[in-house]
Amino acid sequence: MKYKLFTILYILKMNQNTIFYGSSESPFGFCSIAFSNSKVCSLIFPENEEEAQKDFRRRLNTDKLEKNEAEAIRIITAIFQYSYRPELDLHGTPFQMSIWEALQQIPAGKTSTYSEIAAAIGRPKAVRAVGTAIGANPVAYLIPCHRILRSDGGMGGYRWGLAIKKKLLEAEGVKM
DNA sequence: AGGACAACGGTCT
DNA sequence: AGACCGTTGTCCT
Repeated sequence: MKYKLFTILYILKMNQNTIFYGSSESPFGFCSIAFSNSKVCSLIFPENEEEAQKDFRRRLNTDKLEKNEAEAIRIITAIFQYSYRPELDLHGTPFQMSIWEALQQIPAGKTSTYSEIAAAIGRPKAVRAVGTAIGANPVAYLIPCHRILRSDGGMGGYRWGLAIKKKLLEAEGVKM
């Protein structure tokens, strides 16, 4: 009986594996990532580490968050210097998942629009909601939400500031 | 070209 | 139920 209880607690603890995080400079500014079992849960461009921690805690809905700066720097460097594509660990509503999926189909250097994405997932009228779902993209850069522009040619928004969006697009040779 | 505005749909509180 | 939004098409000046 006692044994059973401990097994269950152990399994629960293992099931909620801890998420590690850390930050480093990147070609596009200060960058933080959260990862678990070598899968990347989130990549963001916050102001500082404190904002990163808050964002991760809320977004990933966990209190098991531990700093691992060395590994974070290693992953960030690999991503930006050697275009390493880590596996992603994504969680979202079906609507969000389908949109994040669609975003990943857009090759570097190409752009799309909020309404095109809406059409692509079969909800042509959900344009506004597509905007918010794109804004909720947990993995910036790797899931290229920066490649989405307004249909009138405008920049649209960017969760981490338009300056970074612009930088990302310029680096891909997109002209605006 | 650019501003105001209503309609839209998913998500959060 | 209501408010919030990384939008868009339309109707103006």
